[in-house]
This record gives sequence, C-alpha cells and structure tokens, in this order.
Amino acid sequence: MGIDPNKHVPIYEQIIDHICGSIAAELFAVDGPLPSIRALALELVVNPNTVQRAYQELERLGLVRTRKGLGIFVTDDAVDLARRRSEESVRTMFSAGIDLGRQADLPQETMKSIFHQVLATRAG
Amino acid sequence: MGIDPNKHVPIYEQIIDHICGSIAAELFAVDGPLPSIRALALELVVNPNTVQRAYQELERLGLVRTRKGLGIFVTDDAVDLARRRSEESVRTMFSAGIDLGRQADLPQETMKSIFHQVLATRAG
Amino acid sequence: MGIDPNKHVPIYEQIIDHICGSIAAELFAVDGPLPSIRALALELVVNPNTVQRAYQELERLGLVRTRKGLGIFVTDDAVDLARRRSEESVRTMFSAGIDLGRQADLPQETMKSIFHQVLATRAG
Amino acid sequence: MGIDPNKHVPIYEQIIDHICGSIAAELFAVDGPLPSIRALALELVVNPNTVQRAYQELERLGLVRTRKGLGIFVTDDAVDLARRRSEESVRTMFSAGIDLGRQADLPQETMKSIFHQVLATRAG
DNA sequence: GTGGTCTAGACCACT
DNA sequence: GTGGTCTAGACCACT
Repeated sequence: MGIDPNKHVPIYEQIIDHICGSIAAELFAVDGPLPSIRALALELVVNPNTVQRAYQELERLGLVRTRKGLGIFVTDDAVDLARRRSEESVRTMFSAGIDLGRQADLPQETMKSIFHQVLATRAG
Repeated sequence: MGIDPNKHVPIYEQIIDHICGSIAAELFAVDGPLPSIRALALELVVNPNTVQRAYQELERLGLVRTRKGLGIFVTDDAVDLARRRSEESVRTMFSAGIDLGRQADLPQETMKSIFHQVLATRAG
Repeated sequence: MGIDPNKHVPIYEQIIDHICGSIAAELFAVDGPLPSIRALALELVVNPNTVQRAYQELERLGLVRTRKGLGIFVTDDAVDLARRRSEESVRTMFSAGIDLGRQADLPQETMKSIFHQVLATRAG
Repeated sequence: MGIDPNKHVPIYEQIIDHICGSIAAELFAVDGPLPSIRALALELVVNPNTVQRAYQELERLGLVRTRKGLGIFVTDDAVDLARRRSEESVRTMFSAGIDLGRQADLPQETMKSIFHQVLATRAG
C-alpha cells in the first residue's frame, strides 16, 4: 500500500499508482476533490513538490483536472481511464515476472504455483 | 533478455538478473567462466564499469568467484542459489502486480485471467 | 470577450484588458458606470476579489473613478487612454510573436502570411 | 531573445520556446547534444531544476532524447516538429494581439500598420 | 562529467 | 485556504 522511498520506482510514480488505484476502486467521487497537495504530502510524509509532480502527471493522463485556487478534481472518465491503466500496470508486472522466470528456465507450473500462492497470501 | 536503460531498475541489477537467470537455466557450466567484463559490456551495449559492478555483486551473492588474471567463474552451488534467487524475483514481481491490482480493487478473476493470458503469450 | 483561467496572464489583467478594450470601443459611455464588481464577477465566472483588483488597477491607470456608494465611472479621458493602451498591448503581442518567429528563423514572408491569415479568419 | 524572470510566461516555458526556436533554426545539429542542464542553467542564470523541467517537456514533445549519463540529444524529426511548433506559437501570439485589437475596435488598417512597423523594427 | 529525484522553503495568483 | 513556479542544495546511477 504505502509509499516506500527506498524502492527503485520514484516516489512520484508510486503516488500516481496509488491515486490511480484509488480512483479505479472508486474511493474518490467523480467530480470530487483529491486531497490537497499539502495534505497528501503530510499524510505520506513526502515533500509537497513530489505530490505536485504526481498530480500534474495525473492531469496529463486525464484523470484529474485542477481548478485554480480550488483544488484538484476527479474527471468524468477518470474511473474508466484509471481502471485501464491499473490493468495495464498489473499486466506489465506479471510480464516482467514471467520473463524473469523464463530466463531462469523455471517450469510454467512453478510460476503458476508461485502466482497462486502469492494471490492467496494477499487475498483480502 | 534485454537490458533496458529506461527502466527504473538500475542497469547493473538488470545484468545481475540476466546472469543469475542464465546460471539457473544452466547456460553456464559450473566452474566454467563467465563472459569477460569487456565482452559482456560490448554485447549488452553498456559501460564496462556497469558490468563490473554487477559482477562484484554476483560475487558477493556467492554465484561467481574471481580468479585473478584468469577470469570469473561459476561457483559450485551457483545453480541452486540462482534458482532460489530467480524464484524470489519472480515472486516479488507477481506480488507487486497483485498489490497494484488490489489497490485498484480488480477482482481476483481479472488478475488470474491477465496472468494466464500473459503466460500463454510468453510461452516458449 | 473571454477570460481564460489557464492562460499565463493573470485573470485580473485579462479583466483589465477586457474593460480597457470595451472603453476604447466606446461600449461604455464617458461618465457612465461600469458594471458592479458583483455583476461582472458573476458574468465572468470569477471571484469578486479578482474583479476588484482589476478595477483598482483601472483606477490607477486613470480610466475609471470610484464614487463612494455610487459605483465606478468612466473618466473623461478614458477613451483616449484606453485606445493607446490597447494599441500598446497589440504591439506587445505582435512583437512577442515576431520574436518567436525570428528565433526560429522563420522567413518574414511566412510571418506575414500567418498574420494576414489570422487577420482574415478573425475578421468581423 | 533572453530569459526574463519577470514575464508572466514561466521561465521553463521560455526555455522551451528558446530551444525549440534554436532547433527550428538548425542551430543544433540533428543527433547532436543540447547544452548540459548545468551548463545551460549557468548560462541563463537559472536553477538547474528549471532547465531540467524544460528539457523533460522537450522530450515529451519528441524534440530531444536523453541518453543516461551522456546528455540530451536532438531527435531526427526535431527540426520539423520544432518548425511546426514555432509557427503555431507565432500564430497564437498574433491571434491574441488581433483579438485585443478587435476588442478595442481598432481598424484592421491600424493593426496592419502596427504589425508591419514592428516587423520592420525587429528585422535582422 | 551526465541526467533523475527529492527535500526545504520561498513567493505568487486566486478562492 | 488552493495550486504553480522557482531556488538552493543533496544524493543516486551511469559514462
């Protein structure tokens, strides 16, 4: 869940993924506001500039829209876009894992069992 | 295969994964030599310093051993270590993907179908 | 017409330009009243504070005069001042465009043809 | 020419326009390097972060490509893209000027004469 | 040397 | 209060 500054993925991308997932999960109302830059920065214990960079990218992706002096708001087609982006990210991760496994000549059955084991572990 | 300088994973770690996978797949003979730093750097289109850093790390992991003036050689227990490490890397990737999916509240069935679809696509 | 909150020019300056142009075009009678702050704010979908700032600036420029409790009125020499200011603004914009074109080494003929094309398009 | 920190246009956009114009004018060789972030920052008396933001946007526009550890390089189709973007910027400025003039009910002849006067003044 | 990310903190326009 | 821009300065991976 949280943000991990020691990962290779830059913090601002982790924030993008985090917000994108939350939008896909409909944790934010369409047309509703995102947490303010400062508020989210405090919550994530991260610099406001870093949050802002994430928010700007989310705007570029069409997920949010900023209204000057008011805040940043979820767009109408955000849920759809976010869901698609999230699925794509999942696919990318799975592909990367499968490629690593194939490189090591792991049998498909091994990969499947790893997958289902992790899936079970992380199940809600 | 394939080193991608635009990924977030540092190149030297990508090289480690690459060699580690090859050892696990027994593409290198136990006690046999790895490609020279210079040769691998040319092959991967990468700076020799970067390859060297990867080799140093592989030595630290116990997968290879440097014999001065002779080259770098695969250790006796390298295959086992490499296999374990590769499985661990695969697990990490799958976990990351599943976490992203759960964050977006994707149904498990969706994740399973993405996984099997990718697995089929990448099948040998 | 048209205030665009996404332009770089601050909204209050866009309002100044807008009123200044209207005075130059004699859409407001000399000695006649400007729309009230509140009314203009509603019309332009803008915060009243922002309109007020524009009106203060217009007063500083000598185009309008506040009469307490009565409203804001066009001064005697406003038309002249406004016309000069508008011409100056036009010149500034043209200069900026020409500078950009010169920076890109666009031939003068290209700039002229762009200019006349736009002029024709925007013709009344 | 230069960068003006007091303009309304953000510095990083001024840098974008500046580099874009220079590419259009073929002041940089295709496939050749741009000045390094630090070098340009020194030259323009601006913070490196600001230059970097401009360079990132230029990359997003497809005008340049960064090679890690090496620098930032002009892409093959950069001249074409830059020329088109520069013309578009010129058109935008002229449009803005003409709109201001029309708002003030300036005769077309006045606008033309202002335009040609400025063009003559700024002529090489 | 190169670019990429991040923090800390300032000032501005707008609500 | 809100977001947008900028500076100063740090650390990292890569050449």
